[in-house]
Amino acid sequence: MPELPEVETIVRGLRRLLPGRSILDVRLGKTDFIDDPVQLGESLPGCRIESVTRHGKFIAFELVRSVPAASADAKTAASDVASGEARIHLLVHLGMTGQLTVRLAADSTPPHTHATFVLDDGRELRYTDIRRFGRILVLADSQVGEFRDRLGADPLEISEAEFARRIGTRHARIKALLLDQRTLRGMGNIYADESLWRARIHPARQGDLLTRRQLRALHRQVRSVLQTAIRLRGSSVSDYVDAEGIPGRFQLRHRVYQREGEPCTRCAAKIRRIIVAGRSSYFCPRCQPPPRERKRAHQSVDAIKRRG
DNA sequence: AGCTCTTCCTGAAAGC
DNA sequence: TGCTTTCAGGAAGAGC
Repeated sequence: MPELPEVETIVRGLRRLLPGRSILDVRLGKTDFIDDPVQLGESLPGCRIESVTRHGKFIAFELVRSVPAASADAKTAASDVASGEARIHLLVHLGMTGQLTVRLAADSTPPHTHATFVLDDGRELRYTDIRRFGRILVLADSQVGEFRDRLGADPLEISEAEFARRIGTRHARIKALLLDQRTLRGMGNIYADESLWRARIHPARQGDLLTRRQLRALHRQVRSVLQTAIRLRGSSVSDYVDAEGIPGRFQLRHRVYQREGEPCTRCAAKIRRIIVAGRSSYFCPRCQPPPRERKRAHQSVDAIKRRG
C-alpha cells in the first residue's frame, strides 16, 4: 500500500515525465471514488502540467489552462474551477491499490483502469485501482492552502519540538496517532510499525504517556525509516509499483511488518500481531514492552503526575 | 472535543 | 475439486 516513501518515489518519477505536457482528453471508467467526475472531465482538457508535488500521501499536479475550457457555457461557468480560473490542482490519493503510471497510448490497458489522462506526446497518465479506495479531486488555486492545512506536519520536515507537541499531548494510542493524517501527513501502517520497533515503543502506548526520551527516539526513527525507504524506492507489498512500473526494495528491510511468528532480528523473540486502532500492528513483545493494564482512574492519576 | 468503530471494495487465501 | 467465507486496509463518517 502506498505510503509516504512510495508516493514520493512516484512523484519523482512523474516529475521527470510530465511537466510541460498538456492534457488533451480525460477518459473515465468507474467514478465512485472521484469527488466530481463531471468537473474532472470538463476542466482538465487544455491544461498544461506545471509541476508535480506531494502533500502527505496525495500527489498534486499543478495545472494551467492554456486554451479556454471547451464547455465554458452558462452551466459550467457557475463552477469555481471551470469558470476560467487559470490555475487548478489535480489531487490523487492512491488508497490501498492505486497505481499512477505513464504509458504509451498504444500500450495495453490493464483492468481496473478508471481514469486516463491523454497527453500531447502520444502517452497517457493512467490511474488504475482494483479496490477504488483511492480518491481524485480537483481544487481551485484558492482552495489548495485550506486543503493542505487540514493535513498535519510532514514527518520529514517536522522538528523534534513540534513532534513532541503533536504526539506527547494526546491521549490516543501511539499507533493511532502515527496513522492520523491530521497529526502527521504521510505515515501508514508499514512505516508506523517499523518506526515503533526501531524506537522500541509498543503500538498501544498512549501518546501522552511517552517519555521525552521515547518521543525523541520516535521522531528520529520515523525520519530515518522514511528516508531509507525513499532511498530504496519504497516497499512493494501487495501490488505497488512506481510511475515506471518498477517495484521498490524496502520490504526486504522490514523488521516487523508481516513477520508474525518470525524471530525479532534484535532479540529473537517471536514477532506478534495485535489489532490497534483497527489495524494489524506487528511488534516485538520483548523489545517493545506493552503498557501495563491499568484501570482508567489509575491512568489519569499517572498522567497528571507525569506532567508534573 | 477527542477517540474508536464501521464502512466502502476486490482478490487472495483459507475453510469446508 | 470447487464453491463459500474471511480478511486486508486508508480515511470518511458515525457513534460513543
